Amino acid sequence: MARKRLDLTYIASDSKRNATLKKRRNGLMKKINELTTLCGIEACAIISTPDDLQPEVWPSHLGVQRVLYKFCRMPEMEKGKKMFNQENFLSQSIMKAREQLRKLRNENRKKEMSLLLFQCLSCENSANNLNMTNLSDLSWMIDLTLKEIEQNIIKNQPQQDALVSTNGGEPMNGENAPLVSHVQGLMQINMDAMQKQNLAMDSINGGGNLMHPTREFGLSNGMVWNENYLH
Amino acid sequence: MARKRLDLTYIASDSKRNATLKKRRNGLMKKINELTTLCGIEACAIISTPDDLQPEVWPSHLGVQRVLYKFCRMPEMEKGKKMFNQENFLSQSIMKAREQLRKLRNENRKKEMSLLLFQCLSCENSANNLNMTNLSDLSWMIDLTLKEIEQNIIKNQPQQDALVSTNGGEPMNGENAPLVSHVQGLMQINMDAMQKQNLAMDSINGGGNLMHPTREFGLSNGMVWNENYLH
DNA sequence: CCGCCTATGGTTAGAAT
DNA sequence: GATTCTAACCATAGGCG
Repeated sequence: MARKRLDLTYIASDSKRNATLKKRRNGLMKKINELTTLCGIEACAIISTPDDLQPEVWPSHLGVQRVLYKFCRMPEMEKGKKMFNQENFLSQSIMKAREQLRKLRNENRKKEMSLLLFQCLSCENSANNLNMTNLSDLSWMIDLTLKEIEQNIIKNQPQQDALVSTNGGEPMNGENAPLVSHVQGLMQINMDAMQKQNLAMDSINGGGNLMHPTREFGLSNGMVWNENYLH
Repeated sequence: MARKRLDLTYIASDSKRNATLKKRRNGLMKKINELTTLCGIEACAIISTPDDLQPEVWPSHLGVQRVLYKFCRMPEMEKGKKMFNQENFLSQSIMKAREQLRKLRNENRKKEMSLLLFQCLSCENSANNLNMTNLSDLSWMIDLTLKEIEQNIIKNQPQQDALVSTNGGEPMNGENAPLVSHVQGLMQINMDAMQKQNLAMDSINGGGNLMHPTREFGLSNGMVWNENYLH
């Protein structure tokens, strides 16, 4: 977990794997101790090492018997009801990651459309070569932007006219230039968002490839998507 | 674990405790998943929440049965042999902390003696009011310092005389002034070391007060110790 | 192999919404 | 209460002795 992003795969080297096992086992025990102390609950962990002699590990010896006892009479009455097992944990993680991915794509799409919009406005691009999806999103973006600008103007000039004057000779001061700052904000593509998107996709595609690994999520990072993420 | 050093005690507030439980339980599951993946071992954890419905948690469902099976036939053959349970974990932690504490006290004692030495040398203090322990350590410190200085001089002036000249008019250059830098180093009391010492003492005295809580370790942070830590 | 160190990534308490 | 954000703390991989 240091000097590099951890890649969640089996460590081939024996010595490294054992070192990691030892460190992480200690870390885990510490965490369990903290959890039981902080939250006043019972918990146990069993870690089965292949070259044992310290074959199992737990936070407590008698404690585990209680926990195990409670656990063993569980399946009959709750029978996989809301059991928070690995499967549930993983699908929950995946759902979260998907949701985050959707949001980030949406965000990126907005940025792209803003960029496109201002390219068009500054005559660097004509709208001729845009397909229907892009045109539709562009139109949506324009509406959204206009609405935001209006709201900003109303909020920042409550004492003056609520209508937009077409700059009738009066010089703008810093407070009364919401348009400028808005445009400045929109003009930046959010690289951060793109990185986050990649992370989210990693955490879906990587981590053991437990679900449909590539077909569904392996989209390119290019700027054109096949669907309309905005609506 | 944020914005404050964690104090390892039961969280009184219900909402906070539950929030912490949820977050940490997730963190724990993640860690166990990582451990099993990275090290290719089997492990399970069971966390028993009071207001259950998600009464237990594990990394896997069938996996636990295997681990439990292996565990259940263990006591007879290994019978608490090298079982790495909570008790062993804690006493190991305590031993580590003690060892660290000893080292840090030692280090601090050195610094103190250095300071004292140079106070004496600069006539800010006379050796009259020192007890036997301090005098003994001071003497030891002087020997040590002289030895280090000699070694530094020999190392840094291999081409010149190996003996210490008493500054016969030749101005020292930066390279040939080991004495100066040595003295500068010694003159600083290492506040960092004192803080670390406090941390180590916390980790022994706190954390549930499982061992002799105060009598043995609860020394003051003052500059005089009852025993001779140097030898 | 074992322990120490440190840069860095990961975790999370508290706050904001 | 749930979700998100973020500063700060913690865990740990890799390097060194």
